[in-house]
Amino acid sequence: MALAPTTPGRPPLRRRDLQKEQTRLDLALAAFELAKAGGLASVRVSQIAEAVGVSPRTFNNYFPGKEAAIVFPTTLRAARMANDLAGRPADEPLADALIESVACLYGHDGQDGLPDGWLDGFRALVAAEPALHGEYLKAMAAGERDLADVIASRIGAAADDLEPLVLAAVVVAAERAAVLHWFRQTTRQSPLAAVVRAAIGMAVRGMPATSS
Amino acid sequence: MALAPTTPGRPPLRRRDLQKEQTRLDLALAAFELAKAGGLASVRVSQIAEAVGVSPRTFNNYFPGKEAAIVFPTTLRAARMANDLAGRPADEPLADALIESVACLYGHDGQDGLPDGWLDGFRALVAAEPALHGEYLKAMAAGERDLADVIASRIGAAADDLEPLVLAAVVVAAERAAVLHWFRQTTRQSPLAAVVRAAIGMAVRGMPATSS
DNA sequence: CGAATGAGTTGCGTATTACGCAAATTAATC
DNA sequence: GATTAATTTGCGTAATACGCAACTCATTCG
Repeated sequence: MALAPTTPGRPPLRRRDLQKEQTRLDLALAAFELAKAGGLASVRVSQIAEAVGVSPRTFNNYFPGKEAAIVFPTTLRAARMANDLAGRPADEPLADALIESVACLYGHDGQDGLPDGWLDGFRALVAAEPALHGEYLKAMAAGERDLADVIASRIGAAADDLEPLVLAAVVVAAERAAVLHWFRQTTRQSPLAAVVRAAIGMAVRGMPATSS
Repeated sequence: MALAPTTPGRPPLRRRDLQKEQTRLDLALAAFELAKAGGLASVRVSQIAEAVGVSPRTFNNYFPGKEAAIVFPTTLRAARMANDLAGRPADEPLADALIESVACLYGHDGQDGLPDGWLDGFRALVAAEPALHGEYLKAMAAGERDLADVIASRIGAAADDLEPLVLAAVVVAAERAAVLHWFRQTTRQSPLAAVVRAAIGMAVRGMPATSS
């Protein structure tokens, strides 16, 4: 069998690495579940390792700490979003493409190896545990880099030009703000995907407050 | 004597707290200098404490770790920026106010207790030490919250409305992107302040790539 | 098919850290 | 100048991250 639908060169798709990525995800989800249950402070790395059936030492081969593990799926989502953008028709207006690429992360779930409703629990956990904020932002920033590359190639700019960097950062920032807003609201009026769309639209097209 | 030019309620200005803030800044700068010299990994908290003349235990009363200490001045800058924005004339267009508030952080230095050229060394250190990324982003995000409050009150919105959140996040993101771009460039063509202005302008007013 | 190769896992040892707790020291108030 | 409150400090503990070397297993080659 040959290579799967992902881009051939970058993601290692040999059988060995597949298993590796599976273990990594298992560890991440186990860490998440444990933290969701007893609070982050109560989680021991030995527990996580045991839950997956590996040695504690192995856990630290995959992640430098529990926080990084919990936050790992965010990386996957970001990568998926960048991939999605790269796969969109080149003649689609960039603003639309960005909005859709991000919004489709917040539609139906279960597209990655993540369990249904993962995002809700995850976001609640991050909100509740300040120790996760840093790692979360780090994961988002990592996605930002990939996104900037895709944007750069799409608008025909160098990867370290100012504009793609700003645009990528702005999109991710808007996404983050939308999620924050959504989870702060007690009465959820509009679906999350809609709020995300609105936020990215504001960010990318300009918002009322600054178009005086 | 009464209260100083800062807003009366929020910053504690009793003599005791002044000393405390001074110690905090001393620790932060000491940590930074040590890291700049021997690399982050070589820094022991005992060294930092000793450099300032307090016990190691006291260091951990101020900061949870060396990374947090090193990044602390970023918090000060962010606060200063939010204050500056709050002090601007209410009839100034918001976009202009934002650009200026941020840009004046990158003009002449030495406005806070920070040594001259601090930003250069700091940014280089953050770029070189991945262990600082998380804390750095966390500090920026903290500033984001304050900024959102100021923006909200300025445009007459609730503090948790979507628009001020997005706007604040976008501004900070653009700032960060500008700094990143600047330090990636080998040949610094335009001054950093100008790049920052351009980035925030893009973010707030809309950029060429998305106005198709 | 069986042996060589190499990636991945594991156990151990260690340097370091973060923080709870209670005593001592210092500053602020009356 | 004495009381009162806030900070600093030392100690003890639980936990972590990672280097290193031995071991295990899958993959590949003869």
